[in-house]
Amino acid sequence: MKLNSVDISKTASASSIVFDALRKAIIEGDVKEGEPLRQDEIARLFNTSRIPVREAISRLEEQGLVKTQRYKGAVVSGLSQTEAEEIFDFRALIEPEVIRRAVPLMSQETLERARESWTAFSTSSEPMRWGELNRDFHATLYRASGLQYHLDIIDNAMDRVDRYLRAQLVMSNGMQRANEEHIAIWEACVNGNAAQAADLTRQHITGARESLMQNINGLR
Amino acid sequence: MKLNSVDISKTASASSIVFDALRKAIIEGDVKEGEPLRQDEIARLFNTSRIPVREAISRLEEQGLVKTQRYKGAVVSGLSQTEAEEIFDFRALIEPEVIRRAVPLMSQETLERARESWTAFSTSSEPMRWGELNRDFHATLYRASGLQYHLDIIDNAMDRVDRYLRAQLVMSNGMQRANEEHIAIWEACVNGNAAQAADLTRQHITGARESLMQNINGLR
DNA sequence: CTATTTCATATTGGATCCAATTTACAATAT
DNA sequence: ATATTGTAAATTGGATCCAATATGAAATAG
Repeated sequence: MKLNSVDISKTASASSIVFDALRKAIIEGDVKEGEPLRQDEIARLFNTSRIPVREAISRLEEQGLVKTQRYKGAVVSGLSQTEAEEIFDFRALIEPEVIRRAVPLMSQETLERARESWTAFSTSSEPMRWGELNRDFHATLYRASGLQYHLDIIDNAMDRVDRYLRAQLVMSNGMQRANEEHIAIWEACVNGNAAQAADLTRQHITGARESLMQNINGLR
Repeated sequence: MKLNSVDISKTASASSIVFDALRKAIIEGDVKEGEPLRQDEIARLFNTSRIPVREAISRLEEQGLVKTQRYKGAVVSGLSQTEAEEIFDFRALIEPEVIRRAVPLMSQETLERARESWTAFSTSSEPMRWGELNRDFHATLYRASGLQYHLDIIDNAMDRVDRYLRAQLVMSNGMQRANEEHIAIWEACVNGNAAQAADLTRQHITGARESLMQNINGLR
């Protein structure tokens, strides 16, 4: 039998919709650290009962994005300076290795998409989108490695520091500097120079770390 | 006012009890990969409703220990050989760095506890406990680093490969070899030789990886 | 007899209800 | 006025119920 099949994309579960929305709101800083997540309020916002909301909160807690106390509910977790530094250390350890392994596997299409990402990043005038475009650029290159577990872990690390990173991008010349570094990383990838791409990525991350640590007091 | 206060340790929530129990059962291999987790059955086992069970399953999924399909429920996730290799690669990258930073911070008490761990490991005749004692040993040393985020990530990586690692320990001379390597790592720590401890840890992990890859077909 | 369809059963997703606990605030005593 | 106590409201944790979907077996057509 031949038939134009339509992807009857099963609507996502309420729980996953709420999870995605809350995660996005947290990493973008729309709900501030320390702010409580009221189950009833969220349930009303999404026209659901509290059950899917609680499942979403359980998942957020497992991701470290919220902390819950019994009978007191969940609050958005923040990072101490020490904790933020630790996550940057972690990223500086793992991301260079991932891009090093990704470079020999990058297709023309990957490089083209990455170029579009840094172009969009460098020309965007909406600070609200910088964080997203920045992540797109790196994720596109990393994805070529095929290392799904590493990619997931990097996503989690990014989720936790994203708020602070975004604040960093709009301050001083963070945006311009990030842009120049993106181009350098991209060129190393185009040239197939894995070691250099790894080294530039490491510098990109430790540089962000240093500049964040200098300004962190002003951010909180 | 003086009074002998008793810590009225609030009993943990049903959801967290179920989560801990399921996690333990999965990493110890008591529920095999591919096996479905029936909400009703689990709820009966713990004398609760399905609500806490579902929250526990949500968290397990976020940890990557189960996979769920809508209206079909959750099954214990397994690892392909490629995925297992990737996780060992990850561990070989991060654990040496953690122990390297931990060595200068190790107290006498830490070293003593680690010695007790490898002693217990080497003298235990219960294969069912080897996996636990092995983790104890490494966790004790890593914990001295104070790098909580790294420790959490390592725990997750261990959770995913624990089943296969345990199977590995009982095969061939995996147990004896692990034991010798533990002693060597421990001695490097006692001597304050961070670089050597890191290098031995890396070899310990890549060695386990190699031997697991040779036997993986027999394990599945 | 085999393949397809129908329909009852099992299972999960979500809503509503009740219990346990915390929180906010008024009432009271010092 | 301040601190303490008592109480009602708010909030979360959990149980029960209903809806949506999947599964498997019986019925039926070829």
